[in-house]
This record gives sequence, structure tokens and C-alpha cells, in this order.
Amino acid sequence: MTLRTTQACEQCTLRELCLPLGLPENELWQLDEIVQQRRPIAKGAALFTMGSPFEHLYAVRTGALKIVLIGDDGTEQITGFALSGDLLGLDAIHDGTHPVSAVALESTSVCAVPYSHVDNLSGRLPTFRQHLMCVMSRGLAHDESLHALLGQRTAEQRLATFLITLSERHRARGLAADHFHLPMSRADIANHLGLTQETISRLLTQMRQQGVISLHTRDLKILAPETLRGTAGVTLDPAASSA
Amino acid sequence: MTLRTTQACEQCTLRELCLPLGLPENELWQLDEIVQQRRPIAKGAALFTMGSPFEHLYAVRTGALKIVLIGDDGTEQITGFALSGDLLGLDAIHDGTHPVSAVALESTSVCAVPYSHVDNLSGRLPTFRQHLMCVMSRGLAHDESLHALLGQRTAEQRLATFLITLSERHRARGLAADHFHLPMSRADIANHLGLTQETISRLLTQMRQQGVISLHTRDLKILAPETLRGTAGVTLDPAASSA
DNA sequence: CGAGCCTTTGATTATGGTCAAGCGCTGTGG
DNA sequence: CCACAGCGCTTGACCATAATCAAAGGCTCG
Repeated sequence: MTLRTTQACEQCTLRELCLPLGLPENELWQLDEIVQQRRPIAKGAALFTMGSPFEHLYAVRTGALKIVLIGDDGTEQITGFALSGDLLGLDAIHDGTHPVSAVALESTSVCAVPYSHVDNLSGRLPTFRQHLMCVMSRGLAHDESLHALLGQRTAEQRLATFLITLSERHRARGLAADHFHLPMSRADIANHLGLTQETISRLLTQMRQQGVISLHTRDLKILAPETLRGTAGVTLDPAASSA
Repeated sequence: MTLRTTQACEQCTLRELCLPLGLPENELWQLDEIVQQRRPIAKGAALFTMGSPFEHLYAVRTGALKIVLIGDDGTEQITGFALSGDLLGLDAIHDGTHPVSAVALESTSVCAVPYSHVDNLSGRLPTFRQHLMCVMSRGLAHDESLHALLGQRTAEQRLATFLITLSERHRARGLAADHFHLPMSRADIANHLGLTQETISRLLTQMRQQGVISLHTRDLKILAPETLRGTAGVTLDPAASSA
């Protein structure tokens, strides 16, 4: 299940996004030491499920996941989408149990880091500790922006903001910001934004007709980023989606 | 402006909620050493404002505040309410600037802790570091529940959940869970829940008529907690409101 | 090639928003 | 102590946005 590879953080293309950020060259090996690679998670399978014991932090290497919270009555809420470089599990530290599930939207590979080792490193390497605090802090700030998005914005503004945020996250990874693949379904987007599948579909059609985007199945091109930004109305911090 | 008092964490009634939690007796003085008391903040005044430089973490001693995020277009979103024992400013760590404002809802006093000292303590005292991580982690988990509340619930469910959450927070502070004062206006509640003042007013009237609550001005009694819990439908983690 | 899911589109409805007016605290100054 | 100003709250009438219900078309994968 868990297999070590020769893949080192030092060579990873995600160094600048992921945990290693801020660690001096000569300390990097200490992180490498404790990072475990996992075999890919199949589309639709869970990396971890709500209620399961918390042991590892995960960093997404390739692929994408949705973070899902299931309510007492069975309703699902997608609280975020994790892309490569994102860190998962930080919300589980406080009670040793995952409060959400993480489900792969496509074949996905992750690095796993035992949390006990993370805590240990935190005590020994100030820069690592500070970086970890920054990641969590950014998560909190991001959630506040999301709250504003759901609390104050129309369906159109939410969708526009969502697309821009995705675009920015691609840019941050050195990928094309104006042409990418949507790993999630319309229903997933709708759920995340507090809307319905039908509303998302109608809005996408409308944006297509207005020439703001081009979209075939899940292949998205942003044709008029400025227009999109205009309808969004607000800027949502493009940082860490979910924790 | 900043005055040290003889008030020690050791004697504080909030010890079990606040930063000292988890610190062994013989380490507590190290926290006392760096905590500063501030003169009370008047109703309507800000403890800090969005965009201002981040230097201190704050712990609410008495009173209550609303945490407000102001959008590019001037719209305000109240992302949470801070009660005694709550920690403020954790969302500012990542970029050295407060992403929100904190405005007193009534005369409020706080303890201020320079963040540089917090970081320093984190490095030296593992239990302190772990507690801090727990607080942030709980904040992240709480925000996920809030997302579900805004994304999936009706106006009535949101309000019921809000009242229950407030009630639980009072209970956690050793106060009456079924009879307390609402420090915020109807408009503030509405804004926080993504609704309007009028909707909140109508729902409160309805709950009053059904004998679920009694409410005169801002004096709230929960008469039928189980009924309220029933209409809420979901349980929202009553932990740290906002960070 | 077919089953099943995802997506689109249309018709209708409902929840909560908007606009508007009046009441009632609360606190201040005469 | 009372009067009045101002804000907060309530209530009503009407409206709009997005949900719901329904049906059909289009990928994807076995």
C-alpha cells in the first residue's frame, strides 16, 4: 500500500507550492525522509473518508479531488477542490478524525506525510513551522472569502468567480490560465457554489453565447478574462482551496 | 494604549477555552510574560481593520465582536462573531495583514499577544504548538460546516442552527445555554447567514409564535431546544467562530 | 453497440428579496 | 423627568432569482 520511491522533494515540480516551500536546501532532506508515496487513487475512490482516523497529511502530486462534507441527513456539501500541490488533512488535526471525505475526480497520486513527523519537524525547524502556519492561515482567510461569495453574490457572480479562481490556480502552477480541463462535473460545481446543476448549465450556455468562454464537454477556454472578472465583481483569494 | 496588569492567565476564568489550554502549570508563566492587556474597545470601534498590519493575536476577555470582510465593491460580509475566550487574527499570519476587520458589538476587552512571541513559544513548548495547531484546525473544520450551512440550508434552518450554535458556545463558557443576550443586531445575523434583516425578523416572530423561543429586544430564551434542533436539521460544530 | 450518467433546455413554482411604511426602544438634551 | 431624534425592528405587498420538475440529447466506457 505504501511504497517509498526515489522521488525527492528536491526534484519535485511542486516545490514552490507544497510543503517544502521556505525550507532551506540543506534542510530539505529531512522532509524527504518522512514523505511517503502512495499508489494512484482511482477516479471515484476516496483518499480518506469522513470519520476515519487522522494519521497523515497529504499533498496532491497529480490529479484532482473533491472535498466532501456529509450532513446528518445525508446531504453532501463539496467544500473545495484540491489540485496538485494542495495540502489535505489540516482540518483533522484538532480531533484526530477527518471531518470530510476526499474523493478523486480523476486518477490521482499523492504524497503522504505522517502527522507525528510533521509536528516533530515543526519543533525543530522554525522555517518549516512558519510555513505550515502560513498555509493554515491562508486556508482560514480563503474560507472567509468563500463565505462572502456564498452570502452575497448572485449565481452568475459565483460561477464567474469560481472560473477565475480555477484559472489563477492553474497559473500559479505554471499552467495555461486560459485553457484547461475541468475535472469536476457541473453538479459538483453547483454543489460547491450552493446552486443547482441546471443553473450552472444555463449560465455556462449564456457565457458561451456571449463569447466569454468556450466550453466543449469539460475543455474550457477563457476568451474574455476581463469580462469574466467584471461579472465576478469580487476577487477571491486564489490560494489553498480547502485545507 | 498598552498597559500591563496583574491579571494572570493562571487566574483567568477563560483558561480552559483560550490559549493557555494544554499548557502545563509550570509553563504558564511564559505565556503570562508576553500577554498584554488593552483598554476596553467601545461599542462600534474596531480592534483592528482590514488591511492593517498584523502584529498581535487577540483573545477576547469580555464582550463580543463581529468579524467583517469588506468586498471590492463595498459590500460587507460578517464572517463570524467572537465571544469571550475566542482567538482573533490567525487568518492574518500568512501575509502580515488582517484580511478582515473586528468591530466591537459592545464594550469589549481583549488580551493582545505579539505574534513573534507566539511563534517563539511554539518552537520551545510542544504542547503550546500543538494547541495552536488544534485551534487553527478547528477553525478550518468550522468553516467547512458553515459552507454547508450556507450552501444547502433554508433560511429557517440557518437561523435555528445559528441560535443553537450560540447557545452551545455559551454552555462551553459555563453560562446559561437557554437564556442569554444577543450582542448583535438582526441585520448582523442576517448578513452572517446570507439573508436579509426582514427574513430574520419574520422567522424570529414565527419561532416566538410557535413557542420555540421567547425574545424581547435582544434578550433570548430558548424554550424548546429540541424543536429548534429539529428544524436546524444539522449540527454545526460549536467551536471557534472565526479565527 | 448499448447502458448509464452527464448535460442541456423548457415550463412552472417557491423561497426569500425588495420596497415601503409604521412602531418602539434608547439615549440625549432641554 | 419628559420630549424628541434616530436607529433598530416589525409587518405587509409585491417581485425576482434560482429551484424544481420534466424530458430529451450526448458522452464514455464496457
